[in-house]
Amino acid sequence: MSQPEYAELPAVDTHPHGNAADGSGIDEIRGIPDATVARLPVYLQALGTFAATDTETVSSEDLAELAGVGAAKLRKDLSYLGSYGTRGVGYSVARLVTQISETLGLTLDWRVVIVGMGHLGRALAGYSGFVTRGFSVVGMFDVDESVVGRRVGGQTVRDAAELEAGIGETSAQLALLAVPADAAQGLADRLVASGIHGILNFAPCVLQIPAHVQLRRVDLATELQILAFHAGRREAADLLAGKVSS
Amino acid sequence: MSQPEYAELPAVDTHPHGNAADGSGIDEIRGIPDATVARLPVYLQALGTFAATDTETVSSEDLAELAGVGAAKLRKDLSYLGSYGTRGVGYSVARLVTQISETLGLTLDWRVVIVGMGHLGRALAGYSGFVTRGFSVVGMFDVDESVVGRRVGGQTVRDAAELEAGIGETSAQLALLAVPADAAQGLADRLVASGIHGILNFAPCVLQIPAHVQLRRVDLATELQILAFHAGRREAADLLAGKVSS
DNA sequence: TAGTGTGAATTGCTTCACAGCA
DNA sequence: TGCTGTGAAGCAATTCACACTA
Repeated sequence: MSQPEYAELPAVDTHPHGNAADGSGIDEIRGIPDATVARLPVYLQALGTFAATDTETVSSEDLAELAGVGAAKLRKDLSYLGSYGTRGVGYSVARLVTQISETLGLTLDWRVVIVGMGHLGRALAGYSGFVTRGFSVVGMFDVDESVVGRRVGGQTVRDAAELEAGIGETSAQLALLAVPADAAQGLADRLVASGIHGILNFAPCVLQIPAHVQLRRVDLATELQILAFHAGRREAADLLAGKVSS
Repeated sequence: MSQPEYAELPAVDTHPHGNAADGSGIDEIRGIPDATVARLPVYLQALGTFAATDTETVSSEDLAELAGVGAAKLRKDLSYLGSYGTRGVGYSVARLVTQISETLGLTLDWRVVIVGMGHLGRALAGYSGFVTRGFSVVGMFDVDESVVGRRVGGQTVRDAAELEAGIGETSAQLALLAVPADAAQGLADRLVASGIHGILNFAPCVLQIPAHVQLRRVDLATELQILAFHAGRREAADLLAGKVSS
């Protein structure tokens, strides 16, 4: 399949050596269920809305509504982080933000490199959600001569040949891999060899990576196919319910 | 199970009014578990690799390895589509591709519009994985004067004011929403009013959408946060195991 | 003999319902 | 009184193990 550049993301996920956390080892040091971890960022986002309107406390009911989950599920999720709600009142918005951020490790400074500066790579570079969450882009790489040397978002795109050097200099921990599928595995190997801790793979392929390196897939085609499946079911149901055309 | 049309899901995900299917109604018409549906696109991808090397049959073991899942899980997944493997031999690559494609509804022609032509929108427009999977981009929209009228991938970007008209003309069923968070809900409402069947939301916010419209979230910040969480756990474990610095 | 297909066991997630506290 | 926190119940998904067959 294709080559291009990019795509998307997940959610549900499964573990397919890509997303999802399987129950592999260390994740259980403190037992926060994977499904819960996957929802924490959403809660954080919803909390941002409340914070913006200077709301000081929220009930599980209200927060859950905004996050699109059930109230009971939200409470259970929060209870895993050692909850700090007040009975009869609700949760302190500020406190929850702190709590979730710390749990996710967002209070650390994460250094990220972007590999592949096509449209997707540039979209990622310009993504503002980064900075506000403790992620900073410390390097951008591409193989294309016409892209190397350009300034993007205040930084210069470097030649992919300097990848190892760049990661070494900056001690980057995470990498966003936004290159064509046929180049992905090779670059992933180099990232791993350079000591990267986690890779977010946007290329439409499955990477083989040692278990000690975290890997997540974000693939547009996959998401679109899943969406189409569900939309298709609906379409079929409509047909049946509406006019019974054979 | 015969023919295919669509199917289902349930469970793994979360529902965060975004991804994942909750057990809402129709999805259960034919019982393919959600978790399975989410993996089918990955199998399809892996099968492409085998097809490229003219391999005619694969064992669950080999296919599972390439897809990054366990062999038993793969076999169970395939059994939901009414499997066509041959004991002692394996699965026919060509047959499996057909089977999965039909189940996902990829043999239909899906018409897709892209709303928001920033870097991300353009990356999506250039994504080749589309065409090969039965998706065709039938419209591209933006509010920005400087972008409207430009040609991207053989088509002209239209003014977002013409969104309803564009969807009407083309009978588009799916939409890729790649706009800033503060514009997302408004556009989503218009998409729904125009009769769209499913929305893939790339904006970093949670949309409120009627249940009859399918919705999936693809959020970079969320993925990166989840990745950081797992990478962070590993980092902590390394510290403990390695040098016991306090 | 090699490898599928699947009941049964297991694990993990979600939902319920309510005790307990501010 | 209102809302959190959580055991327990209910489900869904994963894994196991093996009967079965090409």
